[in-house]
Amino acid sequence: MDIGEFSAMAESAVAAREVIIAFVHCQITYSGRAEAFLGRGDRVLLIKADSTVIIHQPEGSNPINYMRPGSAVTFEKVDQHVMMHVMNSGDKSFLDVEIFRVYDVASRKLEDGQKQDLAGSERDMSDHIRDNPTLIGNDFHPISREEQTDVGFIDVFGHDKQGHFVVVECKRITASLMAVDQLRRYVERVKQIKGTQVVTGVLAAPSITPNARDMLESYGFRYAHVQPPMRLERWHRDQKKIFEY
Amino acid sequence: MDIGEFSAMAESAVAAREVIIAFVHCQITYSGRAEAFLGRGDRVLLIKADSTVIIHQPEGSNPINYMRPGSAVTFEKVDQHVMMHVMNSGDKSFLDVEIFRVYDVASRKLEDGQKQDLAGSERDMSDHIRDNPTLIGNDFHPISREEQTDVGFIDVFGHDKQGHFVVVECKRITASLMAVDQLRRYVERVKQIKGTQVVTGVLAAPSITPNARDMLESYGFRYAHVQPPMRLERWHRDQKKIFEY
DNA sequence: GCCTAGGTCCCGTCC
DNA sequence: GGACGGGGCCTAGGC
Repeated sequence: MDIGEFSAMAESAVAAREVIIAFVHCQITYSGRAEAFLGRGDRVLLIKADSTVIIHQPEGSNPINYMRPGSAVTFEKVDQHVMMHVMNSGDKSFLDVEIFRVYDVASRKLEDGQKQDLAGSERDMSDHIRDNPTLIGNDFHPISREEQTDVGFIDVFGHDKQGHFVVVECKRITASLMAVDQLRRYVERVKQIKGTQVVTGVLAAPSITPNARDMLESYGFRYAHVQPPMRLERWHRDQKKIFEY
Repeated sequence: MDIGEFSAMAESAVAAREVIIAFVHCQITYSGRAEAFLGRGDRVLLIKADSTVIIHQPEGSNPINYMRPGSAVTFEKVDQHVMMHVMNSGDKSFLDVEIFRVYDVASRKLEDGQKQDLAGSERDMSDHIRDNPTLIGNDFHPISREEQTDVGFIDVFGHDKQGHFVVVECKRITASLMAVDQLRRYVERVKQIKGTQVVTGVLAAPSITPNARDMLESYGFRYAHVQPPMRLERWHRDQKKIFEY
């Protein structure tokens, strides 16, 4: 596609809050929360309705460059190529994309009001524990969930038969040193607030790293093996056989 | 575009390791590390050369759905629409994208061997401190950087005039409670390893949250105001005036 | 392979 | 608006 034609088309598409996708040959400079330069290559350019700009290389999950929503996108024709300037006054950053060739491009007004329905988060796990307290222990009695303190929020807070407080930190995946740090921070704060030295710390997760387990036990805390509530039956039912061939 | 045509084209593009971009009207189901459903709407579909699949809604920085590199991508024609199946045997996840309409599509072999050159990371900051130790204190003497321990790695490790050990944790942005947790973990480990109770903890960052500062001081640690090494002069020189209008 | 932590993290939520 | 922590986090680096 002619580079001047692209410039005009992109400019009006941005103004109309259309989404733009393109294959381009370009070179990129970023300055803001860091500084970056990427030499010439073929990439995917995506400009969204809210002026989010995303650039992908041909491989990998993450964009190689991006600008956050609400940026100012302008195009400048220079010789035989187009310079796309993206500026964000909020975080004082800018992205310059020097576009040498446009292989393919499309722009369109996209309509999508849907929100994703997602299950299996850590919040679901703390719900699950509140509703099934024996997962933590036979005498665990939940009092609150997502309890706010000035040092962060406690996933599940409760007490045992003797009335001693219990702090539960949940991780939906393998618990690490950082999870133990969090648990320790909450337990210490509860001790201060409640004026007691007897507070139980429980780390609930499907697994835990060896170092985290050592550290956990050195603080006198306990690990509870808990699976996050997910419905993987469908995978096992529908897909397992496929991979067995 | 005709939906059957799309199916055939996409299938051969995937086989040829081409990159595909498209505007589609679709509905999405995901099952794997979580479970998710997204009703019908217009989205951007991106399939990369390594079979990474990324789907964007018209707004926001992050993809609403994705599958990691190395997935198996297949297309199935069902009535008047196409079902795209993406399966990843590594993490036992799958993504089903039911495509009802294809507004625009392009596929192409993209060539890009470039790697990004990036400055301003936390690693650059610890380099900067090692080379300018007075940023931490007048009598700070660095010994090592990115020192590995069994409880994580210490950004900058050194000693003072009296030979007491100093542990420095760097953050390129506002330091939070988690940064204090890390610092405390490293200081405690150094005390154990070196068999001393006199270890100084320093949190180096451009700013720190009030709660983090309280917690830091309660452990007897110190905050050092350090800017991450970035070259923002260009921003201030080139862009500042524009926003002043 | 696991473990650890950074990220131009982004994002929601609650104060 | 700041603070805090989750994320289907992803990715890099060390062991």
